[in-house]
Amino acid sequence: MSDLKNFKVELFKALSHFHRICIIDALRNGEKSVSHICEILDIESSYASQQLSILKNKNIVDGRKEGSQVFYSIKDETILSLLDVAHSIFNNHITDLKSTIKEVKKKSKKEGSNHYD
Amino acid sequence: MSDLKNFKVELFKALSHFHRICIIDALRNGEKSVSHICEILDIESSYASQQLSILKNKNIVDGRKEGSQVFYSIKDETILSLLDVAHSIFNNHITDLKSTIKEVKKKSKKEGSNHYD
DNA sequence: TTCAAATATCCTAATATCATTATATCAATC
DNA sequence: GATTGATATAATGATATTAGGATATTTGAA
Repeated sequence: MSDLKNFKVELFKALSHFHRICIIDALRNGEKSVSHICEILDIESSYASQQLSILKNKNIVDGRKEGSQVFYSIKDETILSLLDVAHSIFNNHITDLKSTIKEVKKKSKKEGSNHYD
Repeated sequence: MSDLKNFKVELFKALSHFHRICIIDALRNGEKSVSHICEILDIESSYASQQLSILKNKNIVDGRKEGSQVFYSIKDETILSLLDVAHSIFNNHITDLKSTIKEVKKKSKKEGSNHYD
């Protein structure tokens, strides 16, 4: 189905933004007010609002109004495992890079030994 | 670390594109040539090449040259679980929607009964 | 060596996204 | 009801992405 693919596109689009990832991470251990999020991320409230509304439209976060404040929280915790899987992909890359470097070093050592033969 | 977050941004950016998701799905059960991918997705080869090079730069796919053809494959299968998690988030939304509809129907039935009281 | 097929790169106009500033709404307090 | 603090929306210029066409490169075959 193409609906599912378009959903994925929109979901990944929502996640492909530095501050939006920061916001989601900030909400990992419970809800936070907009001003608190601003404080943590060192961003303007209008900008935070903007990003939060994008996350809300994509059903990633939820807003609870309490007086003049709005407390945001993760709506579906499964989102967090998306970030966690991305983290493990990052780790895979790192180990790949490390073994590549090892290979290169091995090769250059071999070639180095008979460089002046 | 901010490097990790930037990596995630780039990774999700690579995935937030309809045809790139299609390509990854097409490679689920093994490598495929560019022309084969074009055939499956009904896209131009220059366009496919473009998207494949984006996926390659992000280390999502790998190209193996054989004669005049290039066979692409998934480099780190963990990418697939990213798509699978997205799928389950999609399913969660659907069930959420369904129960919301049920709620609304229940409410309108109740209110409907004393609409002319 | 010429030709055709497969793939890649370059270029471009349309569109989308980003982050900032200004303005608006809303709720609590004086 | 005027003021202030918290949040949201609108408007904007700068920048990035998209998808298509034109062109280039590479390879195998004639």
